[in-house]
Amino acid sequence: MKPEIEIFRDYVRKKRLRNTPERELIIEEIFSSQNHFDIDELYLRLREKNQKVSKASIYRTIPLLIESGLVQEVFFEDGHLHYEHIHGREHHCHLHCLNCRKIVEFQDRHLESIEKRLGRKFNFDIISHKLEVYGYCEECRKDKRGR
Amino acid sequence: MKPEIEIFRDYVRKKRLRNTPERELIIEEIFSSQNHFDIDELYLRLREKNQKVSKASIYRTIPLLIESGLVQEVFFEDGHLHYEHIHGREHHCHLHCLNCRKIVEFQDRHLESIEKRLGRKFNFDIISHKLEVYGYCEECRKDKRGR
DNA sequence: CATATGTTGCAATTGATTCTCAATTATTAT
DNA sequence: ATAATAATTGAGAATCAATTGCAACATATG
Repeated sequence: MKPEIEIFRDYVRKKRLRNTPERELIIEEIFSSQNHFDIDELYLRLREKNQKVSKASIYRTIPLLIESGLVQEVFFEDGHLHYEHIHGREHHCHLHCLNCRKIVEFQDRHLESIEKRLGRKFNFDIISHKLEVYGYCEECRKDKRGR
Repeated sequence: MKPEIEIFRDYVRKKRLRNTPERELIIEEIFSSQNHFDIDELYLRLREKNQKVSKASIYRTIPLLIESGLVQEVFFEDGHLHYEHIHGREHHCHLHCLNCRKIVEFQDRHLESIEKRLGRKFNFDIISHKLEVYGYCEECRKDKRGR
């Protein structure tokens, strides 16, 4: 599979934008972890490695990564957006523990047929979906009983 | 079915909070329409009717309405949260047109079984889910072909 | 290598949401 | 009823995420 940096380089070329060291650092950092991230977190991770990229550049790069299909917005929580990289990963959804805020990823092939059915029913050309499920995880269920 | 105002009154009593004319105006306004709303919109709707409620009060009332099960957050879009009232309405999800931003509500009973399966698989006590589907509606598909 | 144009960091700005505080109002106990 | 207690209000200030203006700088192209 083509590495994400290559995909980004192709994207900027096609759009007549420019690639820069800052953008490469951002991409590298995002793909160096499997976790969701938010802007602040990403900024701090870069700072800790003494790679100085301004927050403004991060904010400006994210839309390009989304446009090029490398990253997506996942949810809005704690007053800001959270993202994840999606290059070469299966589409998945998130199961959130409402108590400890743990997030478990899952896939469910039935969502495809829901999409198909919806598309037919409402005459939509379906592009994507986001399913977020909320509940209490095993540990927190135990805690709750004690209350 | 018990009217929403009653539910809210019970809620504040139980929580040893207080009901106020402002809160009743907010609830009345929210339930006077079937549409999604955001804070600013709600504020303007109230102002137009010469019912003066400050934005601060709206911001302070929303969490109470969510806690009492009358309202829920639906999605974050255009830089702010959008809500809808849910008292006495079937649970539903949203299908968004990415072009004209039209929103169609739909229900799909298969989501229940997805929830059940997830609960079993990950040992979660599932409380709720949000499914947002994105695509292009009939009209916008036509437009797109022309581009 | 020169030009045109995109990008950077910083600081200022915008917009949503929360908070502070004095005045007001709803509940509870007298 | 009335007073005492505590929650709520509106206005504006404060906060926080996200965007933007700008001057200096960097990249791609001819």
